[in-house]
Amino acid sequence: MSEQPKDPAPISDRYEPAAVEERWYPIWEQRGYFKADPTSAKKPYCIVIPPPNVTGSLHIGHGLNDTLQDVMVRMKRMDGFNTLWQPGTDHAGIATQVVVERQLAAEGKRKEDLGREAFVQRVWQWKEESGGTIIRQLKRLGASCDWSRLRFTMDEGLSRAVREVFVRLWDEKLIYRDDYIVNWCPRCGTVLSDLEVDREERDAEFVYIKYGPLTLGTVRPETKVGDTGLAVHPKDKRYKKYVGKTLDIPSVDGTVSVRVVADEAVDPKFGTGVIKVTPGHDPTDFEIGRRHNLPVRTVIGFDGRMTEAAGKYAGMDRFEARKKIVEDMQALGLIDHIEPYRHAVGLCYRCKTVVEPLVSKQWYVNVKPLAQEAIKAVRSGKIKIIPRGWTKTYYHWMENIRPWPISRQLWWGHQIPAWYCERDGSIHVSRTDLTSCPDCGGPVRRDPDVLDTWFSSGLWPFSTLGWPDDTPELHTFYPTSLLVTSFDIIFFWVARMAMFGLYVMKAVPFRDVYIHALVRDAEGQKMSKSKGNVVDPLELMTKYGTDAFRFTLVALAAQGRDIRLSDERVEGYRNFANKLWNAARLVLSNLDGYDAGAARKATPDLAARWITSRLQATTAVVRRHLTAYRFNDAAAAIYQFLWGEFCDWYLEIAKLDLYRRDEPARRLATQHALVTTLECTLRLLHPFMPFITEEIWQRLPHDGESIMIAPYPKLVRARVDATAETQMGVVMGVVTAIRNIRGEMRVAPGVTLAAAVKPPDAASAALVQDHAALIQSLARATVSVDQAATRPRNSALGVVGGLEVYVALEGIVDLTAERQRLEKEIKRAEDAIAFGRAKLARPEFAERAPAEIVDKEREKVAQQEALREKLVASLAWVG
RNA sequence: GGGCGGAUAGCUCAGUUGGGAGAGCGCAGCCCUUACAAGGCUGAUGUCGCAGGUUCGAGCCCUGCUCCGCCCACCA
Repeated sequence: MSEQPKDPAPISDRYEPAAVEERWYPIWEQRGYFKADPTSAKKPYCIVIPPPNVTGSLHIGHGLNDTLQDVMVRMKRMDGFNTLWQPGTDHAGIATQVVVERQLAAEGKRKEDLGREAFVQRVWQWKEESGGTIIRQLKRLGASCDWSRLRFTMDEGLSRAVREVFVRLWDEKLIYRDDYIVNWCPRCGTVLSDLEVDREERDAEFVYIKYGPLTLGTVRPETKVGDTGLAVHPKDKRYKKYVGKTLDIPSVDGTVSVRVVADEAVDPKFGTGVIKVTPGHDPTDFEIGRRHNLPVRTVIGFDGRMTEAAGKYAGMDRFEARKKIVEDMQALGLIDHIEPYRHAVGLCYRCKTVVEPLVSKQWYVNVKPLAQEAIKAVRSGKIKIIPRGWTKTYYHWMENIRPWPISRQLWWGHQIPAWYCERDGSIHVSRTDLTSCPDCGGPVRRDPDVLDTWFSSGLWPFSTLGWPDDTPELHTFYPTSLLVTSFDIIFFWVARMAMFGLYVMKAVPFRDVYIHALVRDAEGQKMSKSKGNVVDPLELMTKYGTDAFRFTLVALAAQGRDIRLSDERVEGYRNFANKLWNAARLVLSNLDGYDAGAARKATPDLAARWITSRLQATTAVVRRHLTAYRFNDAAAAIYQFLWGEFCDWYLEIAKLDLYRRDEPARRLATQHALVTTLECTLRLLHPFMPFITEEIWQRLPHDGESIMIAPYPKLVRARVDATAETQMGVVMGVVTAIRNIRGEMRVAPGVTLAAAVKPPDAASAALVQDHAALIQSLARATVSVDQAATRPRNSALGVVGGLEVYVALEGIVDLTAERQRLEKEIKRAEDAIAFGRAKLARPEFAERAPAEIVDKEREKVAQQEALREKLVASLAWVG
């Protein structure tokens, strides 16, 4: 504690966060505290940020996600680690493209009007305009990212990484093209992976159609014109005779021929046990079709309209066609009957358009072999998922993984590095752009599709560190230490990173994965723009301060449970910040004459030893919980210590010494305890509340230039003082007993009471005697101590452990209330005695329970009996 | 159809190896006591979802059930 406080400006009695937050962040950043050093010999600690959409803005989910990361990073940085919090943003292919398309629409234009190059240029322009928003907001949140290393999934280096991985996978035959049935969004005009399809229950009609001699049900009658077969279960006796036959069936467009096949996929118990097979427009049917060589007929096009193959329905919207075809069949008597039916339909996750299964040629990654490694990494513990429950979800998905369609029919993104020879159609995948066919020198055409945005974010943990170049960053920080993310992108992102990391780097991308919950509104509803219940984190930060906002999220971040966020919660923690502020004010305004050097030699009194010891306990608890990612428990421990112990007890006690000038040694010792405890508590709290802690810390005597780079508190065993805690417990107990009586007896606060304490032994007599002044001040009661004390007339009784406290009430209040109070306490004691005796009376308990438990029970009963005796005697006396 | 989570004070939720349940907010009473009324002191409130089981002992472990929520899944 070498530095003296800079002469403190007058401090407001309310903490005003805005100015403080604006002041410190730029200083931290300018001084380079956020910067990682890839050449440092210190132990590395690295987190890569889940890259937010580059054109997005901070929502409450980021608030939680990034606060938790910042807590860990700040803690580790203070703990002496070489920390890197790697920041960056994602190009978010479809999401961003849709936004710009909407902008164009407002101008009455479509992207086709601009052409690909101009459109992509326009998106880049939008990225330049809006790309800084979320970064500024992250800074506002206090995020201590190394901004000098900001990356973007489409910047030069990362694009190289994408291409390199693509080429490698292609060379190893893990990337391939296939004609397969895909999820197609007719509105976005692109293929979607299974993950990008949302399911929603909808009411529909289950239409039973007559197929010659057979009848079957469908919810998609419009696909009838694409039918190329019928299927039944192989063991279904009802239909055995039709299997293998080709039936000529009267239909809406004349007679059609369909073959009947037997396939396990058919559930004989559902509907009539017969299904129509439309390989072109249903995933199950596609598979059946492949198994039985049924042709694919595409009757719905990429625009969601019926194709020429749909005959007289050609050009019609698919849902119109559904209605029309039912009408037509009804007219022809082909409909048996119609039932109402509720089922799940697939919707595009971006625009909620009903997805159309279509056959088309797409690029795929065969992720199965990669998934095997990713499963092993978790099973072997190389990757630890916290909370544990998510591992099962992870395994389930990984074990049932299917080929990943990676091509998207968009313009914004990493264009697939594949070229087709115009002469022979041969495919050439290349690290560098091709202008001619490498085989024949003929002209080439580049594949127009781009990659799924998750392809590039899947490379994030190593691409941001410089891969494919061999960089010191990779050597120092890969594998990264921790990934903090939300459960909804476990498959999209975490799984892909695990697979790619292991494939490319031959090492896990991260050691711990902490998966946090969703932030909901006060009613527990998921926040959504359409519901209008979105809480803006910026507003909360402005209203209550960033520290309060951060602390709220951390305090509510219990594992495995969603967070319900409300203004009241944040307000509560704003009050906590204010409490800390005022505690600091008290300390700072009483530091005159403080000399750290001299103070170190002063002898701490009981209260000082107590608060010091409590701080050690708190430090240990906070560290333990942070290590286990039990953020809420860590926050609660600090909250409780700072408010419930430091402010409520120690500051009140300290005032007694601070306000009297006649004992400078005591005053100095107390000043020292205040300064050291507060200073250390601030460091403990800093990762949670970075701004206010820095502001106060700078005004306190401290070592170093910023709390951000000061050491994180460690448990110092020498400062743990069990005796002080026990003794202080007695003193506090006496104070509480007197206050108790005062409160319940409705004694006016101005009245000074007289309390006589009867201790059980000389040691406690001395203890109470030594702290009589303290008790007197905290409880507003004069204290006399006498082992042989007898109860004064008209007094109330309090019992603290073995001590009895008599509070004289003669002339203050009558004793009716005391009678009631005693009766209540007697009842309480008697209940406890009855319970304990019953327990002890059971032979099983006495014989089977551990001796220490039985002893404890006996002791408890004895204690309660003694208490009861005292209370009863007292009651008789009062009566 | 599978899987996961939740059900604890009026509300929101903690409760980590099983030993007679806690916090915050809210509520009631008293207090503007020179850090803080965004505060202090005191107080009240719980068949820990239901039914069984294991155990000397269960909010916690096991089984079944009810009600909520979520995720996965090609029953048309």
